[in-house]
Amino acid sequence: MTGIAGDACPIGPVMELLFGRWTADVLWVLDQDGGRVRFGELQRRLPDISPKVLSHTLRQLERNGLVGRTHHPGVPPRVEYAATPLAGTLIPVYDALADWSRAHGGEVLSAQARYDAEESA
Amino acid sequence: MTGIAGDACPIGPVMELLFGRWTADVLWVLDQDGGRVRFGELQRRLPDISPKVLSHTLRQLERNGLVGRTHHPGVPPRVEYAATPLAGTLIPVYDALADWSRAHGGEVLSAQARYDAEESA
DNA sequence: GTTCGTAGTAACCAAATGGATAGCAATTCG
DNA sequence: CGAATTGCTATCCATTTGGTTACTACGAAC
Repeated sequence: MTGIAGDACPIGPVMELLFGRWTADVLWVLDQDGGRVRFGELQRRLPDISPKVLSHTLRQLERNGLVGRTHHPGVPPRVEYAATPLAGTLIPVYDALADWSRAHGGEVLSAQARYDAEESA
Repeated sequence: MTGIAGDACPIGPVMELLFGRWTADVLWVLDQDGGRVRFGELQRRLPDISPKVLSHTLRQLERNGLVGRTHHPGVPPRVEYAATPLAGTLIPVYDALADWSRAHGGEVLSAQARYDAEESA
């Protein structure tokens, strides 16, 4: 989501934050837990994410100021992640998304069914 | 955005609707215009989109019930696209996204700058 | 000495996404 | 005859994204 149709479509910046395959999921877990969560714990809670993708997602979120990372040196290593206050401000956005899903998700599904039926006909 | 962390994160369905490289842009143009817009007109208003991607995006939107397509047969062909009422219901969602961008976009940018500065240091 | 646990990274691969270019169908206009 | 118009599709290629597996460092515990 970069440039927009002449006059600016004002949602560009958010899109890049919210949309990776796992971005919302990680934020969701972090938010649900509230406190600090370790890497391994995140892996356990998101069983289908690979370590590579998890660490990549976390670094993105960290760069965008949405999660904080605390590294306690020692052996074995220990790193904790937590949602920042800035991440908290996204709640209305997620709410709007969730509300819409609840209210209109069914219409989308039936539109798809209709379309697919016509296609195969 | 498919499965979610054990308990369901409720924004899955929307994500797939709103996030293609051009999805929001097309919807934006269609909404701004209000009326029916022809394929070529869309191309003109979105100078950087290729015809392949535009037609793909439109078919997606049509399948999801967010745009209607009217084909007037004849030569040369004539096809008009218009946002559906369902697309109108997305307005609060886009508003939430835009509001957040306006309110917190700057914080993200400075978080990024901070992060990048530390990285290169 | 071997194994365990932690938080990753490295190397490599597969699929999806996006983009550039060319062309077609069919009629009208010069 | 040849060009122009319109809404695409076909082909091919580049980039991005996601995924899998293996591996490391380092001390502690067995």
